[in-house]
Amino acid sequence: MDRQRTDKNGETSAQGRPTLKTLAFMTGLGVTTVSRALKDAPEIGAETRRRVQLVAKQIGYRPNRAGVRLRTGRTNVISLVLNTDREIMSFVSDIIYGVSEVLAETPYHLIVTPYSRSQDPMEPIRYLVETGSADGVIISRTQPNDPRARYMLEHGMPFATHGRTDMGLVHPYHDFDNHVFAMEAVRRLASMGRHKLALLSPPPGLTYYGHTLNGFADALSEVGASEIPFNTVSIDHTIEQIRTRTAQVMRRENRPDGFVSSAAAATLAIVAGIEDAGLKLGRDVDVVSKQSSDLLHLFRPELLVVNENFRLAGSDLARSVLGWIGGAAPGSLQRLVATSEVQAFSPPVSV
Amino acid sequence: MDRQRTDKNGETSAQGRPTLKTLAFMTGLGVTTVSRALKDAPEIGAETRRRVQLVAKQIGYRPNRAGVRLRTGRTNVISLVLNTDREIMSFVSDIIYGVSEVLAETPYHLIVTPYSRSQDPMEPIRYLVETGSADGVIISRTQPNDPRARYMLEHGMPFATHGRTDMGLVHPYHDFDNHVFAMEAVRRLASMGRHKLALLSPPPGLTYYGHTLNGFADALSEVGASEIPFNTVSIDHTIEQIRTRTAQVMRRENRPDGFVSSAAAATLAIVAGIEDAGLKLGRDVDVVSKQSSDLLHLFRPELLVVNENFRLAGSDLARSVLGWIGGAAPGSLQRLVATSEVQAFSPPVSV
DNA sequence: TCAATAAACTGAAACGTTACAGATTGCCAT
DNA sequence: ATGGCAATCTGTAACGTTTCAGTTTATTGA
Repeated sequence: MDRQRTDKNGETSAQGRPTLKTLAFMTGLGVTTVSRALKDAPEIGAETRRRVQLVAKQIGYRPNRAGVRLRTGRTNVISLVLNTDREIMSFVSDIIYGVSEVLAETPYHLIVTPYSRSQDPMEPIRYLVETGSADGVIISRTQPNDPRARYMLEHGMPFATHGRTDMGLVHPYHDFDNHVFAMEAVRRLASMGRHKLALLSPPPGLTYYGHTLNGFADALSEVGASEIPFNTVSIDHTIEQIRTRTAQVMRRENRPDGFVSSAAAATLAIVAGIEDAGLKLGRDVDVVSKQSSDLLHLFRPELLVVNENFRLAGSDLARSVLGWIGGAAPGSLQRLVATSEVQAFSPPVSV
Repeated sequence: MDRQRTDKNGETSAQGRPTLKTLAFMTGLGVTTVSRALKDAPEIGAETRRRVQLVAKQIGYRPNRAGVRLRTGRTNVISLVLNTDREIMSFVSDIIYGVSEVLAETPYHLIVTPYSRSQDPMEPIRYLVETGSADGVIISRTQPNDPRARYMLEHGMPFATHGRTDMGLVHPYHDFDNHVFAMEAVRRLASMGRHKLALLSPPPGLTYYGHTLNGFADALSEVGASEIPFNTVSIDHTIEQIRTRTAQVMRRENRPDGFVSSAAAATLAIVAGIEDAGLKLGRDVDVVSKQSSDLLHLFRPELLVVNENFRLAGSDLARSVLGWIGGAAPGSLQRLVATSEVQAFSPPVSV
């Protein structure tokens, strides 16, 4: 009846970190039983389960990730794929914070997989899928016909996109409603008597470029305003490029009296360009801009802003990927967030 | 003489991804030989080595990370530990980009380990060390007497700090010379006739708080200027807090005529506060600020700036950790980067 | 009483890798 | 010839986990 217990790890448990073997030795059970007791497997006695879990908690048992991963193929890793030279900064940290926030309460780790201008955007995706380095992936800079999404769908890799695709395939996404943003922006400008409007758009190629353009065009015709072409630059251009281009346009006789800008950093450049041309914000021209943190009103109180919350995007994307991994229907993990109202600066109460 | 070759994986190699067994089957060698041939082990024939490596390249063999990790304990992971609610945004993305840049050419992955206001900063460190989830760690918000550095040193976990410690322990770091920054800033202001200076400092507790304060004080006495106390706020305070505090101070009769600011976002708040008080930048007061991207001159051309390169910090920190892991002496992996000159706005050539 | 069944537990194998401790061969000096 | 010795190669075990296929014990039904 007495069992031989000479498990190497059981005896030497003091030095290394505890494993299932350690727990098995301490409880007098087999490692199989311990393993099953820790997850709430059906065929384990209620008392045994409690006992094992108690001991595990006491000695601070943590499953070895490599062991689990090797055996099951599950990595407990979510990868955030980032373009290292194009992504605008404030985006990234907020998204990471949002993702982290969600993953913190799970066994998942977040790994950042970069790719640079020089590389094919597919490369990191292929790497992740081929090596099975992650259980789920989050991508941004989503395109209407996105080869990355198609590839992951084909290969059964759960993922979520920041921004929608448009290829008839269903997958989780989080998107800001840029159609509504552009419409609201134009309406606001029109209500202020601005009727010759220019749009600083997202980079062509990304899905929300189209959304923004359509919203802009729809609202233009709704309010009877006209567009001043400004499509030789996008928010992916440098500050200097946007600035000089803005100054050029503002020196024409048929210059815009209103701008819609899809990014805060770009808005700084637009304003600088306006002022380079000797014009004044709020008098000669108004600007509506998206921003992700509340800084533009400090820059120029005349600016009109719409807030986009990237931290929310991050946590939403993380939850979606986890949901898909957990078996939820990808179609149920899609979210289009409404834009907030266009906000004008309201001075602090006690000035 | 003929060998039995019924390796399961050898035969079924078509479906899964290739392993050492697959390679062994294809080359007719043993898995040990293949393993050693892939790293450049000494006792493998030159031709065999070449043959194995050729086949491996051809079929796209990639070592299974879980296998390596389980066997060797090496994770091939570097962890960047981040405070999720305090870190100022642009920092984070730049550092991540810098780190990624370096790790991209190595087998290392970058994992982001967050901790939030509510948590003990030691918690993520303990987690990483106890679970052996990373081969190296990068931390920021470094303190003169930093328990995290001490703990990792005690437990043999290679790491690098963004900012120095001051407890007589030697470890890799990357730091910006904030002493020199503060001195140069004060000198510049003095040279413009500003002699009543206020400092918006880093948060007390962090090492570079001391560096900045000392540099500020040293230069004050050097140029014979005096300090207007401004230490009820730091760059960790909110924009609104800094703004209102600045406005208060600027309404006093003995108000500062110059500011030194340790962060760009905070500088926006200072300028707003100055203007709230009805004063004008460049006329009534000048401000020297650090910035990590070239935006402040757009905000107000009168601002004086010093650039700090966080991308460089990131790549430097990554290289240091890898160096330590690779056996280099930690003392040889320390870098204090000189501040660039204080820069005034120079208008674009063709305006 | 005995088989059948359920409940609770268990050992062994496998995931892919590396390290240990041999094997096998050819070649040289004796 | 033969012992010795490099130079190459090899099988086995182990890392920690989960799964498969049992095994043991107690309980039930007749």
